[in-house]
Amino acid sequence: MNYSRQREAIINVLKDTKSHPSAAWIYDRVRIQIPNISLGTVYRNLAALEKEGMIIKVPVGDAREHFDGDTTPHSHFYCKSCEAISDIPFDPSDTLKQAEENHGFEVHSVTYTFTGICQNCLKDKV
Amino acid sequence: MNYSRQREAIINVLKDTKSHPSAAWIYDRVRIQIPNISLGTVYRNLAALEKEGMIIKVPVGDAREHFDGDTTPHSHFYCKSCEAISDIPFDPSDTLKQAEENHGFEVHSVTYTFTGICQNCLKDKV
DNA sequence: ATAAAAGTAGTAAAGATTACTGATTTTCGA
DNA sequence: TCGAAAATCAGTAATCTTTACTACTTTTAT
Repeated sequence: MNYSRQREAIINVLKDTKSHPSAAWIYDRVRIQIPNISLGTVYRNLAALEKEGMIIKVPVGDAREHFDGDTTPHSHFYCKSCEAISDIPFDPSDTLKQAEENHGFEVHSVTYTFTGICQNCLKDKV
Repeated sequence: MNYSRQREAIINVLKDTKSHPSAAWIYDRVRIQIPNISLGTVYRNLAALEKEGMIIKVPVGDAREHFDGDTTPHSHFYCKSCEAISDIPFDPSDTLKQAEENHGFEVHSVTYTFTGICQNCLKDKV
């Protein structure tokens, strides 16, 4: 992966926020530094960075992609009302009740999503 | 919530598949029974059903909403290659390695997403 | 220095979701 | 059973999000 000023700026914006932003939000921020950056460039780099494991996607089910520059193990809370995404400590044994008590949220559901390559696709790769 | 033939058909389509479909897929299926159903009706009812807890959303981070008629506790595996979503038994203590061994997937990541209402929004509700 | 490879801006197109309006259906009490 | 209020709908348009494409620029390694 060659260096690019644009990608550098995108990484920095992501590392500097805890808001788990969408591509559009990142675009707006990066434009402060690079006014003529293209939205397509933002999307292309986010995809590339995610592929390289330098950033992660945060699946919240709101029909939009959200990204996180923090790749250390942690979980997320998505507020249905204000749509904010907060970090919460990674704790696989957290039940709904525990999460509510620990963080003051009203937790309606927890979902565990595994991502990777399925058996069929692994087979086809040969 | 009043009864409607359209909502009934949507629920049935969802209960009859394990594919965790998008709204467009559900729309295509329901049209077999109700040819002039509107896509907006599908979206409206999916949102209403989710709000009532009769179906759940499956967050996989692909910028599309996926739905599941099975509300019993279980987890999901999302294949980056073919985009299929599979059920896997709900097991909060599953590590990447365990999931790979148990199901034959190549697991790249696991995410834990809590959904509900945050402290701020709870406060505003008063 | 220079040429191949990688990356970009700008624009267009496609895909997914929401909003709106007048008509239809459901519900429930008279 | 009837009729009116509330809920829901079909159809369409608009908006939001993401991807695709092309000619130009930057990076990299010789």
